[in-house]
Amino acid sequence: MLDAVLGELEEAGYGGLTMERVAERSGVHLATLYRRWRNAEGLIVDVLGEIGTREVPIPDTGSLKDDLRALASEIAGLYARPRYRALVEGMVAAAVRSPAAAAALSEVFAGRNRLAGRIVERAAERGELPPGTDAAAVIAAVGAPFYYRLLIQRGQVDDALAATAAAAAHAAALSGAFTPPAVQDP
Amino acid sequence: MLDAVLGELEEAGYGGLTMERVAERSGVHLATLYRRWRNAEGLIVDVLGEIGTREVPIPDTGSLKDDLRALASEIAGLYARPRYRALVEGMVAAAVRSPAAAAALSEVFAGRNRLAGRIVERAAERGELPPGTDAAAVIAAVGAPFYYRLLIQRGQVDDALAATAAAAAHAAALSGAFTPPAVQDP
DNA sequence: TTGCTAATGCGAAGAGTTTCGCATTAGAAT
DNA sequence: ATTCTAATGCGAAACTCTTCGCATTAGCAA
Repeated sequence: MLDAVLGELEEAGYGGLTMERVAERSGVHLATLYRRWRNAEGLIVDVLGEIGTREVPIPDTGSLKDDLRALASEIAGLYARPRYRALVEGMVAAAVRSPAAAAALSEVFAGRNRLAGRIVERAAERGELPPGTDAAAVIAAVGAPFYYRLLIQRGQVDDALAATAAAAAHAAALSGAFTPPAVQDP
Repeated sequence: MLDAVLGELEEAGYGGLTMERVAERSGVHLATLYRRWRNAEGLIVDVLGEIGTREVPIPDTGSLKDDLRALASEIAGLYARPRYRALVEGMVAAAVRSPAAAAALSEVFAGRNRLAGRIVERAAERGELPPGTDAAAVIAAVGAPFYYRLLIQRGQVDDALAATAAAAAHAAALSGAFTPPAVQDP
């Protein structure tokens, strides 16, 4: 079933993702789809859960700059593929319609960013970064330009974007832009 | 009609935006809506065209850092309002379904970014930036974190995000992250 | 094998949506 | 004022999507 949803997303996009076509393609009866997943957003939530929890390699080159560059290249490689571009578009559109999809989406990304945050933590341990740097914020800064390009500018994701995103996040992190004011009560 | 769409978006979100409710609220007959706008995406395209071409102030404080900060605050102020948050969610979801909406969305943002690019150009004229800095890329870098927060992380946009986004874009610009390799043929 | 439960297939009914033909109205040109 | 054109209102029809009741099958335990 997951393959059917991904395939339909890739071929027809989220707009063309109808329960009927998924039923046909997957060989599962239409009524069963409705019973088990309720609607198209439910399908997306499950696909997201499946894809989103797959292991992905976290770069560890020994330098923050290269790690971020490698991470950005991974992301760029992913979204250069129509299948994953369609998936992320579908996920975001589903999130706008369904709170469940929204929760699934944010959780998947939070989990991914937490893992990738190791990159930043390692750099902090090496003393490459200002103390107190927010690891998740750095990783988010690497990712954000891709989703801006995909969803807002609606353009292609390419390696130039990856280079810019990584370099920008790196420079910003070094400058202390991701070091919160640290208003802490004792 | 535009008000009706905005109101419905705000109250029910893109998922709850039905032609029937827009017809009721606007007093325009259902059949007329279909004739003039074809579908919900068509409505969104028109709302986008209306809202997206309104004049917005471009900061000019005399310092790039402050200009970017002011720009980020404007954006944060905008998306703190449920109405505009719902609008941007609806626009993005519509863009995923309809190429026309996608084109309208990217054009509106390109236009806005071109205008805001003046901030960067002025800074370049003042010698605040490395030569060859891509103005549009700097502005995009300011905006990207907001859409990441709105659409992916699905969290609130607040002033802390604005501060981070502006500082990060500023540091990245100074570092030359937005200065393309300039592979030019003579 | 037999009996049990849960899940699925199937077709039809129900809801909701989009489109259509026709009558009416609004606005512009004469 | 009159005529013409284009746009709108209206209700019904056509269409699509979703749900329902019932029959069948799959998986499992005795």
